[in-house]
Amino acid sequence: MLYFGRFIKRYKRFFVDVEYENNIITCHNPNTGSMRNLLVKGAPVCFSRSNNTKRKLQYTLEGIYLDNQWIQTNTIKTNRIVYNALKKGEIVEFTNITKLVREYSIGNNRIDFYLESNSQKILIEVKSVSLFDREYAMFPDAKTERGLKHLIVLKNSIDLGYIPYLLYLIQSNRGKFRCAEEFDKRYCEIYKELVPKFIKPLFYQNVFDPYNNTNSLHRLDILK
DNA sequence: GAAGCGTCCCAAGGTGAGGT
DNA sequence: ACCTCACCTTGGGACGCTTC
Repeated sequence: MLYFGRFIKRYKRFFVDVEYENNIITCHNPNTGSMRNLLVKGAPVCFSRSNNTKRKLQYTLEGIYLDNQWIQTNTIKTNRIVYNALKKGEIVEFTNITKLVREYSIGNNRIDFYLESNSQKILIEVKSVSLFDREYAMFPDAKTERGLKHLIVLKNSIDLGYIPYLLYLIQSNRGKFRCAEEFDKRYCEIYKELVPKFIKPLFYQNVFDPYNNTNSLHRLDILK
């Protein structure tokens, strides 16, 4: 079950203040991104409540309502959604999965998923795409050293016998995608150099329904 | 002393690894 | 099975150093 309130502010990276029934409550915000364009004061938000007594914060921010759509902000959930979709065969690019590992270590780095499918060794790094304008879903939403490192690791994994994929989980209802040069020019240069020539991109839209607390993934055909 | 810049560290929670 | 610990993430504050 989710609760509904209004966004007030984000601070110290993990904290979000939310107005709920004339009170201000502090939620944990499991999102390491900048959340640029999402943090609009007064915007409707939804959050969950945990019974885990070890937690300092009882509540967790799950999504924000912007531009007539719910954007799922909980990136731990989004990785779990992809994991479940892989297990159920909903990511149509990967069938006959015989092995599936989360947080796969390769050298000193971690990639979200490693799987074996049709005798192929596949790496998948998931990126949650919450930035958008009138037309495009965009990534990244801030300068991302880690994202750049992931591109290099994925490219280098080819020499080790892996087939690398980038799965962009688009949180908005935009049907187009572009690399946001205005936020990280270097990342986009490397992106254009490696994708799709070396790293295969996949685009799936995540439709989040907080009233029933459900998700559904829809494959998007995006050439760019 | 003030201003600007760079570096370091901490915040919370999920996860895997390793120990018992 | 259960527990503990390390790791990972980014924003922002604290702090030290340099320059004016």
